[in-house]
Amino acid sequence: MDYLQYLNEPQKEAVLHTDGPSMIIAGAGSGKTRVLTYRIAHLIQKGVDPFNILSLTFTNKAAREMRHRIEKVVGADAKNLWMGTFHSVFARILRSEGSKIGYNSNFTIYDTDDSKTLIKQILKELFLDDKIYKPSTVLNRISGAKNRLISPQEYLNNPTIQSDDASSMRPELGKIYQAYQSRCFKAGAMDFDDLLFNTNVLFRDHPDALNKYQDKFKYVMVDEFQDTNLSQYLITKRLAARNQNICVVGDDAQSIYAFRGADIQNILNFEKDYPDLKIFKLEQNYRSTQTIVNAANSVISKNKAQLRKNVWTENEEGNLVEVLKAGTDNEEGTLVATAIFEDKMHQHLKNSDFAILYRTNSQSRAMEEALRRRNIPYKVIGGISFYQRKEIKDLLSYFKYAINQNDEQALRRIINYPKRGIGDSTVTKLMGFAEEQGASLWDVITHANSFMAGRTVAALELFVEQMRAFISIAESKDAYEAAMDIAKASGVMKDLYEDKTVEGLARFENVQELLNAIKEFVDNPDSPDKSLASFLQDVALLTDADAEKDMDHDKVQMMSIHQAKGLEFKNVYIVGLEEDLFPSQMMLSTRADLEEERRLFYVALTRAEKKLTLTFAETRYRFGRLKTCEPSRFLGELDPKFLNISRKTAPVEKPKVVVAPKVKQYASPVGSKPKVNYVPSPDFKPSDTSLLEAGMKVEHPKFGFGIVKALDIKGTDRKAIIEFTDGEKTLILSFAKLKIHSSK
DNA sequence: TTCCTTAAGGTTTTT
DNA sequence: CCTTAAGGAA
Repeated sequence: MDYLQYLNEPQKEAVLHTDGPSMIIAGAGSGKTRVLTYRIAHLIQKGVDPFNILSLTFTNKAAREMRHRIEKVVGADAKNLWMGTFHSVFARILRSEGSKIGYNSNFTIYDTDDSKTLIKQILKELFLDDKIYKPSTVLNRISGAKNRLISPQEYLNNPTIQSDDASSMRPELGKIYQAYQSRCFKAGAMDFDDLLFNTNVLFRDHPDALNKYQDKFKYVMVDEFQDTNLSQYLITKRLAARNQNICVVGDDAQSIYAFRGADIQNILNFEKDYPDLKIFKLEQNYRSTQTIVNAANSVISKNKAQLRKNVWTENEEGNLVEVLKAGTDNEEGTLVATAIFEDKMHQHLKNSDFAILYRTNSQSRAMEEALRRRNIPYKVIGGISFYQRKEIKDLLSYFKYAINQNDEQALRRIINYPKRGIGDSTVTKLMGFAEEQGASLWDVITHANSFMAGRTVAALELFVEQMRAFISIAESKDAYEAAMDIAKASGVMKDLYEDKTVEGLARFENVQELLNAIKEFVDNPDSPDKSLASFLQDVALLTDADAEKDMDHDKVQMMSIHQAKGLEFKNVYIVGLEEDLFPSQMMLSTRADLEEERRLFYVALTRAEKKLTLTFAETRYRFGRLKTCEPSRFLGELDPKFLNISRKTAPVEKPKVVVAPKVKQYASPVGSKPKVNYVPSPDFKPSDTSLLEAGMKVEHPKFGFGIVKALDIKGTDRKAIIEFTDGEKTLILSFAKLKIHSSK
């Protein structure tokens, strides 16, 4: 048991306490993953069959990594562990047990987009205004109900809920929920929340199934317990009810998913539900410098709702936290890119030692541009995930429909893509007919000739014939061959290939990449079932973070703070620290919301090992309009003794011509102004312009060399009139980046 | 039915 | 600024 020597006292106790309920409160950077890993390894070495261990993690990637680490300690046995997210683990169980609650094993998983589209359709059918019933709001409400295990029936019968909806002027929400749920069921589809809801239903109504899994999972572990919702909590509680060997790990200070139904209450309830609970506290931080740990503590102490905990470290004191101010969001990018460039030189760091974290994904753009200008390789994680792209969803919809002909959303995507003369009005007609007849859409379109005539019928018959072919291909061939055949025969490949725009090219490449992924799946000896159906099973649950192929390639990592949870980097840049952005203006209404934002800030701060830099901009483009910004209140909540507030403004950008990746450079259009024949010096640095005088020779990064004609110091802004090679310009000196080359 | 133009509205965060 | 919805003409 040599691994025990790598653990401190509380860590060791947590690892050794294997039987009976336990809760590990793990502060940021306190070696939580290490404890979880060794705990599982320890169980296996004690003789527990890996087959009897279930470990629920927050991402599939985290599960994979942990499995590898366990493998290093216990060897190939680790293969048999059940590890994954709640969603992926219980989707797997529902695929084999779903028939008990009315689903077959090929059920479709609807992602958020599918759900919203379906809600839009329902709103139209119920003649409801989508301005009042915004699809995202409706989905949130439905999701919230499901996470609290409230069925449509219970929703409609609950007077509190009904009066809430009435007073928010949305009395029909229950009806929408009911319609939505019945449509999902008819389509043989579950949304994300259904995977958990239906698992609860399965375990509640089918004791035989519950028994089976209670027996199987003798040891249950839950990571990131602070981010579980009621539905997830009840699943784990049910599973562990017989053996009581349940271990949850979490940190209330890092709870950042309340918007998704996560409830810190679960931690408190846990103590009540398990009176003989053993609690372990991991408080020593091994990740960050003292300055970073203490700065983070100074912020989180502002929260009222929290468990007492004292995170400390024996690490070096480290540098102060840098705070940088930029004039604009673009300047902020330049500032960060320059700082990364310099850190890299001085501290001999790799690109992958750096992370840029932001509140909203849209902030990545300014950062990307600045890094590109500096030729710093970067990788943006998150945002629009690969599997959510239109072209990918379109092709996947062909696959899904070939597997499940009840999948209404898939059918609607593909029935007229590529264009085949089956327009909206036809689809509406078909839907109405299906409704009237109580038949499925597939039934209706396969018998189109019995109630329609003309060109449309011919188009429908052609479509049906093709789909029948796809259905049999999907059954007989392996996933890759089937995918290839369908992609070609459907006309999707051709349609994308003919689009020669830059975006069209990218779309075509994405489809190629999807096909490559399917090829990999087929070639992987670990996938026992090589059918298309098997490939599709958990594709909806994959995220970009899971598919991280080039995580180890040397690139600066950029992601939202939510995505950064659980990760660590030597140098961290948190950008956009402005009121209304971080904290988000959406989160200012209640104290609880603001505290969640503060925890989010805490999570961001504690990602850093060595150096932490915070930046904000005075103005920022939002909706295409320039908006002025206030520095975030969170900056003021950091104890100033840990800060180094620099008055540095952004250095001048070199207007170097950089070829953006994958974007072709086109010749300038005929008739455009000839560019100034000027190449900026590589070491361009703006001079102090307070000494500027008429007659001086200056250099400007854009306009090139010029002679100062006159100075205008009358107004509040000092201006200079300068003669450049392509004409005279009046520049405001507080903005202009000028390098003085000669005094006269 | 399709395609083109114009208008409006939208940014949290994720399984 | 961006994307998506809607309206109108061929």
